Amino acid sequence: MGDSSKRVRLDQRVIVDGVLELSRTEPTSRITFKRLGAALGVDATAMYRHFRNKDELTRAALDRLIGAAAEAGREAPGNWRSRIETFLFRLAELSLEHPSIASEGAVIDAAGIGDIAADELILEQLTEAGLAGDALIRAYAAISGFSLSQGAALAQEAMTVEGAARDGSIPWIGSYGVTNLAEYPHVYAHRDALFAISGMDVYRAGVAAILDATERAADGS
Amino acid sequence: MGDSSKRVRLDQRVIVDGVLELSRTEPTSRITFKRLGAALGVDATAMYRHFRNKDELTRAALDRLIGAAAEAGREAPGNWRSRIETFLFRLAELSLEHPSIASEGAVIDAAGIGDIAADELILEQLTEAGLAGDALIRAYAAISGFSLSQGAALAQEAMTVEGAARDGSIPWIGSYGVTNLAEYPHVYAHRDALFAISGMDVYRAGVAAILDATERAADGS
DNA sequence: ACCTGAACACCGTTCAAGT
DNA sequence: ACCTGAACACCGTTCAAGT
Repeated sequence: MGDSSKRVRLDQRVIVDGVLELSRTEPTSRITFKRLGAALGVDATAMYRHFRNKDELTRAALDRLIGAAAEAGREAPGNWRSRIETFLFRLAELSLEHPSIASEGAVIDAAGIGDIAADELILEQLTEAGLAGDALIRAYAAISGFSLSQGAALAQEAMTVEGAARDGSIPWIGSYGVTNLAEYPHVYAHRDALFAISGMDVYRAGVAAILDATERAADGS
Repeated sequence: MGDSSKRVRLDQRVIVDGVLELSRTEPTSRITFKRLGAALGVDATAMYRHFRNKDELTRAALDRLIGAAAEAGREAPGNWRSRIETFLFRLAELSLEHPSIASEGAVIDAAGIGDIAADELILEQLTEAGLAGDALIRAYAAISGFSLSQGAALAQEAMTVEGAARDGSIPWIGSYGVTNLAEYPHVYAHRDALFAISGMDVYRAGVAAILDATERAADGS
């Protein structure tokens, strides 16, 4: 009473909004109930009335990101490939925007409606590409696995590195330490090119490889 | 004095041995300094004389796994593709054998000699495949990114799920909850095939996609 | 019905003290 | 030189108490 705190009536949506806001404004610090509670003007333990535990809360937040990326993919112009590309790159953007959430991505298997929407998008677009049966399921698996794990990897980098570049421009290989590279001639020969690789370059290379393979499978079917 | 504890003289190698042993025998519990100290017959804080912090210790342990997988790849018979395949699948096996270490994989950028050995193997085999220049670097990026992030994802599953299947046979999609799938016709149509996908299926699909794309790039060069 | 706040069982990490 | 153990600042989570 009296103070104009940010206290609002809590529900799952408001809490997930808060988590996403927190992960955006404080990208390098872990999400804790204490910080989340402070941001929402509520006690740290108030969340337990709405989520069973922190894992469920993290799942719900991640599900929102995946759902948003799926929506962007669905609305993208062009053919099936450009729609799946848009989904994957929007997910990368959102992962870099909310690193402390997205970095937990590898943990989670599909559960919420965002995940289902993403699965629907991928299956729909692959069907449009002409895939069916086992080949469709394999292509789905490759793309789905990529999106969860590689988005998480990108986010982990953004969270770990100080100064947190939000564009994925963090070097993939920081250094090879003091190791004498004489025993590793190929690494030595390409060391400049290797140091120039960014996390987003790795992501891009993965997307291109998986969609090239998918396109080839579709053409051959 | 007097008790036959497992106390040994500590050094980095002994500690990493202990971490790997612990992550193998207790796959579902997190690595803590207390548990590690108990296993080594030493106080929980004794590790700080040998590693700056827990992150460095985790890095060193993961580096060992990657190095072992690289060695397996190097010794594999066949052509460049089967050697890279062996590396990736051996890494998957080791990730499932040491889930609590491998699940941290996405965090880490190359630093130790295991990482360098893996980079050397990949570059060497891709060169043998006929790749050079930008195409070589792109193929390296796709494979390297895959190995770190997807191995971590596989391990996360194995750690989370009770009864911890060590063969990657955990379902990729646990369930779609209570959601009405009527709005998601493609998901609904393929629901049985989707539920049948295991974590290792996803890994296999990713390996096949990336190496298919690499082979195609090599043939076209 | 919903939120608070004390309490509990952990964590990683630091540092003075032991040997 | 290396390890111990107390101490600190956190965590997630539970639960009785408030309103």
